[in-house]
Amino acid sequence: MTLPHPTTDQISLPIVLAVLGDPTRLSIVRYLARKEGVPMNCSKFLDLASKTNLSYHLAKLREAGVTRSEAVGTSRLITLRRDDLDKRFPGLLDSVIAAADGDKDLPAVGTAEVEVSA
Amino acid sequence: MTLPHPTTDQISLPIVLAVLGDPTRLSIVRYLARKEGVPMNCSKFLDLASKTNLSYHLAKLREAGVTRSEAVGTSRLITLRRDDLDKRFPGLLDSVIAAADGDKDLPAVGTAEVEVSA
DNA sequence: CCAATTGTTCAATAACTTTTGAACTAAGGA
DNA sequence: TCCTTAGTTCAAAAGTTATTGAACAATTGG
Repeated sequence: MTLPHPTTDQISLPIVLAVLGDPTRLSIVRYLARKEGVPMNCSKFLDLASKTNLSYHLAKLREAGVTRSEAVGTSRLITLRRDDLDKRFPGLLDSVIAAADGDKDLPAVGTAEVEVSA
Repeated sequence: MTLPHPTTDQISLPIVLAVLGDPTRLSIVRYLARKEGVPMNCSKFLDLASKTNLSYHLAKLREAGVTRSEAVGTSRLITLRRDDLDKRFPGLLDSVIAAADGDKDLPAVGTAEVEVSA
């Protein structure tokens, strides 16, 4: 955790909702939820937006307290702050993700289930 | 139902989240939820914003499918579209309202529990 | 009919958000 | 050391949303 993150009780409902109310960011969150536990780096999301623009959206998610970004070498490992969100807003994340999974208008990311390990 | 409303399946998740991501509108929704079943007219919310601005926010809520506005005489009766929202996004509204109720930074409306009946 | 009440519309402005490209930093490998 | 990879920062431009006041429409009560 190198970059500034809000503490759990600093996470604000309207800000979280506004941040999730953007299709690009909602897609990122949905993908992080599907791959929970596996930290993602930004390049996973390059099909959603340009590198610069992703940097912007990922900063918004981090500043809202939705994700955690850890600097590791030249990468950022991004994870969902599920525990914190569940503590602060019980049930919210689950219902948002469930709703997002059923929304075919959201841009998909990582739908090709190819995992080249080692 | 006089004014244009989206049908249940036209309700979009990012739009609902974005619309709820505004403190004024979130307060309106929270209040409607507390008084569920009792249709409200716009004047109930005049402590949140100016008449003109309320008209704008209430239109946003209606267009997103969050509320229903029915013209009755010179008033608009506003209700939460709970059934439709629950059908479309199960659990979402409940968790948002529960979270909003626990948020002391949201502008309060109708906290004085005075009910002068008849 | 007249006036009051309720809310809308319109145009302007202010305030934010998103997107972009170019320039940059920092780490890691050859 | 030099090059590549991964991502940031900055300033500008584009787009969107929120707020305002003045003018309007429709209903209702006197």
